Amino acid sequence: MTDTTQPGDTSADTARTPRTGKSAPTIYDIAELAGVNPSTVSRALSKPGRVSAKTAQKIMDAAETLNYQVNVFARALPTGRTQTIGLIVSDITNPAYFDVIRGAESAAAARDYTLMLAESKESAELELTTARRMLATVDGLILASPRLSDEEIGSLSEKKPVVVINRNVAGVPSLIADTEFGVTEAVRHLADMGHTEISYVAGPERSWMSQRRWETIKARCDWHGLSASVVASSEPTVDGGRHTAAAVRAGTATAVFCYNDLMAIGLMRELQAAGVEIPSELSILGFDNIFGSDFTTPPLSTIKSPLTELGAAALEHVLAAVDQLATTPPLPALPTQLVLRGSTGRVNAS
Amino acid sequence: MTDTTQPGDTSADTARTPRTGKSAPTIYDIAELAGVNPSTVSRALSKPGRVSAKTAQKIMDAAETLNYQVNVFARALPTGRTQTIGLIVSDITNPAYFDVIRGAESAAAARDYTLMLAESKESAELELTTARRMLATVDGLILASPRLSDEEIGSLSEKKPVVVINRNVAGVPSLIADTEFGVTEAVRHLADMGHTEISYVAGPERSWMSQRRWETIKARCDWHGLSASVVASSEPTVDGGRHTAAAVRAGTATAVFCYNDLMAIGLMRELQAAGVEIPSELSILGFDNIFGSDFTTPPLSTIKSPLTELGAAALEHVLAAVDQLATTPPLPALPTQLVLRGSTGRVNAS
DNA sequence: CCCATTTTGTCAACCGGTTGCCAACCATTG
DNA sequence: CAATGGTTGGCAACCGGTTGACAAAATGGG
Repeated sequence: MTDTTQPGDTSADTARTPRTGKSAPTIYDIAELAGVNPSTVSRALSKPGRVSAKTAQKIMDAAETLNYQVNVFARALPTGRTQTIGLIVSDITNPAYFDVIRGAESAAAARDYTLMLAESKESAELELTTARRMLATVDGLILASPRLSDEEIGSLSEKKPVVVINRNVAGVPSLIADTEFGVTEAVRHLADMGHTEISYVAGPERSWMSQRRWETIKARCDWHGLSASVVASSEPTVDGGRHTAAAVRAGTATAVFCYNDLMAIGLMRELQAAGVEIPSELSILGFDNIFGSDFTTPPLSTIKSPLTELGAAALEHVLAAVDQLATTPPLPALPTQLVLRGSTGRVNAS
Repeated sequence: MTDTTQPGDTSADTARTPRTGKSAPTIYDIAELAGVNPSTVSRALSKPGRVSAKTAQKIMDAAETLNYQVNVFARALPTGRTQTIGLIVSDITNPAYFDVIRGAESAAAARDYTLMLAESKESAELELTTARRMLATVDGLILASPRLSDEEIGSLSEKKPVVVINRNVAGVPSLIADTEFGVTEAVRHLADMGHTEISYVAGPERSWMSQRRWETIKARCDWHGLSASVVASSEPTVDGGRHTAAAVRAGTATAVFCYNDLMAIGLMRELQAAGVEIPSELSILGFDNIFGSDFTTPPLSTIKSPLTELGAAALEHVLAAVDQLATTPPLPALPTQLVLRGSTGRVNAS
């Protein structure tokens, strides 16, 4: 029922057609039908203006009637171009990447490119392998929050255009959400609410962005005269956030920034399970404003990143590099923004 | 402060070589180094046993020193094989697909295949275009909860192996989580809790699974002597769930199944915002047990699907078909399971 | 030691496009 | 009417693998 091939069929030898009986039409079929040379067909299809309007029309019609579709492999062989851009994220299940993916995907679709998605599962080695493998088949690569070293990223970018999101790598185009803006608002808000001791639950050691967020928080706290400390974590997930609960309770901070919303949610739930009242006993802030960050009780206050724009801008940038345009599109300003919900509040008198 | 790339960097112009100076090594280079014919290299690399052990070794060594990597396009051109499997989901941002993707991805990686991911954004047309485009470059295709018609799916599966997840299509291998199991438990639970009127907030019209879930619910309700009704919806998302709140309140049911967790969450939050107490006034159940379904207050009761297993099994199936194995792996039993949390409870006396 | 048989390697023809180079062609213009 | 210059189309050589057919080499038996 599932299988329709007859193993002992006599036709097995004769009908040794590797593909389906009728193979896909080629430019040679079109050429024959239109009465021109295959190379003319090739030009008509890929070099606008190189053939006369009426020959082009004849060819288009022929292609239409034959229902022609280019063979991407045949095209890629001499040119090396595949009309595909790769995107590597560190964790597909992290909702923060949703919008990055969506943004890049729509930008790609608009330019008739295909996006190829892969994840590194937070592993530098896997990320490198994946990136290398992808580089062989894509025209350009976008790395979102990579865990690789600067040198590794640099060496990747020597082969094909590479753009990095949420990290600054010298010599490689980098797109970064402006942490400053949202953090400034957030720290001011906390100061207004009477908080004097703040802490930051850090992300992965190798995360450039985690470092950056901490530096910005520290700088703003200093400015307001608040004390700021760091709490280390295992992994940037809900569980990772849970595991930091003990360390956070051990500290004296009354407000906590978490590297991302996932960790903030995990931390909040673990603390609540232990009887801690949020926000009256402790204020919690995340980063990113992911899907689900408003599902919690109280809903999470967070610093929102312009993720869709980042994804789209990254794609535009890679394409510009692929097309060797001298004029790379300007890097848009991508400010973060404070989203105040229920997990932050006035510091408790007690 | 937003932008850290140096626009006028000197390295930008100089390194503008289209490909790299030294192009990638080919089997011809290996052949030369090993002192054999290119075709021997080709066979050594892809046809184990066709060349003598010691020639093979020489070739392997040469390949190693040259750091050789096959050119997938050159290989794909004559063979049509790409070592890639496509997976199309209806919505990347639906956490229900996380585990499907993960499952398929690991299964693919284990067999040295690459997974190519795409989404149809709940659109049948887009799904068809995407599927057609993908079919040209992958060895097989997995469709997760497709919106296409049976005929369209059938015609796709004529060209390359196709496996469908969460839908039953005649003539095409289909993998379905066994709704029966979880629904049976859930309805019994509701009956025990004193509910007598149940309703089902349906998913997309074209969703086979939505239909199936409703039929199962209806059957179990009949069996227990409960009344069951359907509420239509716009889209299977959080917002879609919100929009059904009015219709749900207008009805007399005391317990509501939603097509998926996303809708259940949306419905619950909208009702809560309107002052309805969950679960004392209304019990709500979702399907899938997605990421975040336990973030809500109360946490969502839901019927969990074995999504990782579905993804992995689907991939194994496609590969078996690709390799033309007579023995397709057996379809594993994939039962759903009731996950009781806080959104269901005893029916209110009032 | 020679011939039959199996193993191993080589040749050459593909797969389906792209592209540099050149010749034929066209419409102008002197 | 011929010379001119710009288009347009054709030829053929790639891109880097795979594979059927065949020859050479190795093996074994008599």
